[in-house]
Amino acid sequence: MLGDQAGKPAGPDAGKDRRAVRRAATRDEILRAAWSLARAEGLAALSMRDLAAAVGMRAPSLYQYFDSKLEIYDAMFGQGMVEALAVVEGGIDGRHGREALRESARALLLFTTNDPVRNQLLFQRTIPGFEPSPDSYAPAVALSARVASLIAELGTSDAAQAMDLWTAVISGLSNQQLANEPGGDRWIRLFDRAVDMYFAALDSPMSKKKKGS
Amino acid sequence: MLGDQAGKPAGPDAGKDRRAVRRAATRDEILRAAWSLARAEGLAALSMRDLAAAVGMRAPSLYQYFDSKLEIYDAMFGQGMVEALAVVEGGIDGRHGREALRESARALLLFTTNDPVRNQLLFQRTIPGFEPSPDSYAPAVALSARVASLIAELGTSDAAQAMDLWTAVISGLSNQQLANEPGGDRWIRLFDRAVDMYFAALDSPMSKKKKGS
DNA sequence: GTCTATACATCGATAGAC
DNA sequence: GTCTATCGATGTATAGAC
Repeated sequence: MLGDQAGKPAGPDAGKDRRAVRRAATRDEILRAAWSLARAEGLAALSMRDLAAAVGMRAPSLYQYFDSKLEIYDAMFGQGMVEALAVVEGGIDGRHGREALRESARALLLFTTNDPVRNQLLFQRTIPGFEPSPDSYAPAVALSARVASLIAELGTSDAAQAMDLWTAVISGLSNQQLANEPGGDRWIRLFDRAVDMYFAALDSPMSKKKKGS
Repeated sequence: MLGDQAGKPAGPDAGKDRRAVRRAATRDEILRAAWSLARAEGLAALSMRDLAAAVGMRAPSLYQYFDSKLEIYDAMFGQGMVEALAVVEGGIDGRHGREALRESARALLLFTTNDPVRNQLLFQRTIPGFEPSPDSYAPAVALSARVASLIAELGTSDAAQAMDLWTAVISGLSNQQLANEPGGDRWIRLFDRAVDMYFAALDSPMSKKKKGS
C-alpha cells in the first residue's frame, strides 16, 4: 500500500526529499491513528498490531518508522506538549500579570480536561516504562519556564515557592476534575475560587515583598 | 470476608477452620510479597510468575488464592486504604476544627509520599484494567467522609465547594512532591503555606457565613 | 527502502494429572 | 493444593520478498 515513488524527473536529491516527506507523512498518519486508538481503547491498551492494522500495515512495519512502542508514546508526548505550550500562550494573549496567569491556567485546564487520555500521557506517569526523551520534554520545560516568568512578573517575595504553590493548585484542580466528572464544567467555578484564593495568599503579609511593587 | 475462625478444637468443622486460617495466612504472605515486588520493580511490572516464585510457588497456584492479578491489586488497594484511613484518624487524634484538618492532611501526605508505589495504587489510576471493588473502596469512601465531616465543622458557607478545594490543594501537593523530589521534605514548608492559604480563603468575605460561627 | 512472514520470550490464565 | 503443559496475546527482532 505504501509503495515508494520512482518518478524523479529532476536532480539526484529530489528522490531523497520526496522520500523524507513521504516518511514524515506516514509517521504522522501512524501517530494520528495512535491517538485515535488510545482514546477509544485506553492509552495503555494501545497495541502495535492494532495500530498497524489501523494504518493498513502489519506490526513489524511500524518499526520502520518508530524504534519501539515507547518511542511512539514519546512522539505523542512531544506533540501534546507542543499543543499545550501553544494553548498556554493563547491564554496569555497579550495579557499581563495576574490575568495572564489566570487565563493561561484556565486555557490549560480546559485543554487537559477535554482529553483525559492526553492528560494521562502528558501529566501523569502512567505508562510503565515510558519516560519522555529530552527532545520531547523540551516543550514541557518551555511551558514550565513560561509560567515561571508569569509568576516572576508578580513580584512575590519567594517566586520559587509561589511557583510550586501555583502548579500544585492547578494540578490539583485537574486531578479533581478528571477524577470526579470528566467533561463537566463544575470545575470552572472551583477554578476561579482557587485562583482568587491563590492571589489573596500573595497579598498576605507573609509573602508580600518588603516594598510595594 | 476473610474466613472466620473460632477456637473450637473438637467438632467436624475443626479441619475447615484450620484450612481457612492457613488460607488466609497464605493470602497475606502473597500480598506481602506483592508489595515488596511492586516497590522493587514497579507496580505495573508485578508478574504472577515472579510473585509466585517469591512465595515458593508456580504461577498457577496463585489462582487458588486470588481469581486474577487484578484481584491481587484490589486486595492491596483495600489494605492501603485501610491504612490511609487509620493514618488520617491518627492525624486528627482528638484535635478539632482547622488543626484537625491540617494535621490529618499532613499525616496523609507523609503517608503517601513515603511510598510512591502505594500512592500510585491508591490515588492515581495507573493500572490498566484495575478498578477497586466496592469492598476495597469502602475505606476510601470512609476516608472521604471523615474529611468532609472535618470541613463541615468549620462552618463555611459552601461546604461542598470547600471540600473540593481542600482535596484539590492536598492532592496537588501530593503530585508536586512525588513529581519533583520523592522522599524530600521541602514540601512541608509548601504544605503549611498552602494550608494557611486555604484557611485565609475561608475567612475571606466571599466564603464567610452570614453570621460569625 | 518498505513491508511481510516468521519466530521468540514473556505475559495472564486455564485444564487436568497427581 | 500444587504441579506440568498449554493457550492466546503481547512487544519485538530478524530474514527475505518485491
